[in-house]
Amino acid sequence: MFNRIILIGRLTREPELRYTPSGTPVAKFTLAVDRRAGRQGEREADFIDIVTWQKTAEVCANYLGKGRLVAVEGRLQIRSYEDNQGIRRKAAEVVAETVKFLDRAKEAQQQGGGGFGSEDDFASEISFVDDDTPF
Amino acid sequence: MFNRIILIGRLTREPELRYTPSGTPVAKFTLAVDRRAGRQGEREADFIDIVTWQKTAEVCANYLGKGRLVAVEGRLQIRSYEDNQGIRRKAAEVVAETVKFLDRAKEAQQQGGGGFGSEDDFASEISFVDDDTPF
Amino acid sequence: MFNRIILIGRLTREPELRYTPSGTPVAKFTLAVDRRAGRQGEREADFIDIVTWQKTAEVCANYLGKGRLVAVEGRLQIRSYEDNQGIRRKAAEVVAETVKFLDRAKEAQQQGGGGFGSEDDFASEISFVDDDTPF
Amino acid sequence: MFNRIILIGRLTREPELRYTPSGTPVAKFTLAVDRRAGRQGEREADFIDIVTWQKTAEVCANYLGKGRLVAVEGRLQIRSYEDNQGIRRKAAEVVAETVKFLDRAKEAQQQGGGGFGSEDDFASEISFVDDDTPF
DNA sequence: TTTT
DNA sequence: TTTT
Repeated sequence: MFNRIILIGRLTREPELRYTPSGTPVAKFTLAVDRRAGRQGEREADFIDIVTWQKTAEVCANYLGKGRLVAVEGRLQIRSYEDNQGIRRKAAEVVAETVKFLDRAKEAQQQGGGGFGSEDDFASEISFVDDDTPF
Repeated sequence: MFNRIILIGRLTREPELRYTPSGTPVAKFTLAVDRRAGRQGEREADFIDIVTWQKTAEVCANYLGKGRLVAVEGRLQIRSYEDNQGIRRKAAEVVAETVKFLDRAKEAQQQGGGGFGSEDDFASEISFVDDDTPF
Repeated sequence: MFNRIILIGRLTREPELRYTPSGTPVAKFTLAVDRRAGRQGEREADFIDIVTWQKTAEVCANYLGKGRLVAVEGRLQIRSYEDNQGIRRKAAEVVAETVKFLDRAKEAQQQGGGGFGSEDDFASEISFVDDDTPF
Repeated sequence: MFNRIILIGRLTREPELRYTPSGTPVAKFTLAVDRRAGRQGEREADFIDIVTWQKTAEVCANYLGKGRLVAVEGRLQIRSYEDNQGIRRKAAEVVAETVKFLDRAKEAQQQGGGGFGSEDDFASEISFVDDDTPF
């Protein structure tokens, strides 16, 4: 009836972009969300799977990479499925409605180097990726 | 770094109360959280596992039952473990910090009948179960 | 950049419905949100103004009344204005995107008596008021 | 009964630190929270007052300054009071339970220059300021 | 100004 | 009154 989750964390790797048979873009990535740990090094994290659709999926795939800091707002979805060994499994994933970029892409984090001349410009706006931005 | 989830849903069954070896109470239950479905009957839900500790665990175990409507606030925790067939699994559960009762216990929902003369009084207060209430 | 508020509380009075010059419906009401108070009677509350637009506005105006329990999700908006004495004031209000009914209308709370034969049916569904419901 | 707000925004100025007569630290600051605006420059913001207590107050006062990006979690509180002209006013403020630093202090933003050799170390941890950190 |  |  009500299902709202808000996360801040860092991507563990580049988003993976696919398309449904009907052409809808879907992006998946994992967020490392540090637990508020004590200070003596036992820094733990929850690794939370994120799914996002449509334009937001494309923006994430184009502009996010490993290590980037984002805020995600969405809902927690539990899916039940059978893996390819026929084992019944449950998948938990956050369906993101908004993904907000909280840091700039550093050189080292860019996905392969050239070609993203406008990335910094976008990232510096720190606006919601599902705004009516020109992607 | 930041991990906050808020759910409103109904318990699918009575909470299960256990104690850790050191005596800490832990309660587990599952929440059916309806997705905002269309109207032609395809009412779906996410079934989300909730864990709660200490006094909140005891209050939930004592006063909640199948069908009760609650609001839960907490954080999403992902645990990796091996089941008793030796299969690697991931468990997603919400560690509840607050559980708020949103309806009264109906007669039919009371957990076995006698003994809870004060339940309705409590439930009608609709206060946070981890308030300094007299349990 | 990110602004999300979630409230559960009771309406202090019936919503007030107006229309902008261009015909857009706007409803306003106030929510009494109890603070998690101690138990010796000093029950305090925050009285928080809610604004909602479009179809949600009309549904709230038609189906909510004084005392009803709702969950509201939206964003906090701060407006600066001059009152009719020319005094500069700041208004804080929550722009609600979703309003969820958490209890049923009791007879005494119905807004004027007859005519709402379907209210209980709706309220009992506890669905989001901005679903594609037939209002 | 339930009152939770989550904000991400930038400080409009340095926090102001005071102490109650009994010695409790209180810090106040204002957050500029951009609305998700269109792109043609009409970038608007809500200016939201934040209050925080105890150790969090001291950490904010010591380590935050104008322009810093933070995430705040707390509850919305509405207070009614009379100003020094005897005019009845309402104040809306967010009582922050956690304040999370989302960027590093830049040289230009440090509050007066020397003395905070450890600031970057702290800020880079991006941990909750009310963790059991040694302040 | 206020709800249960 | 305001931040980037």
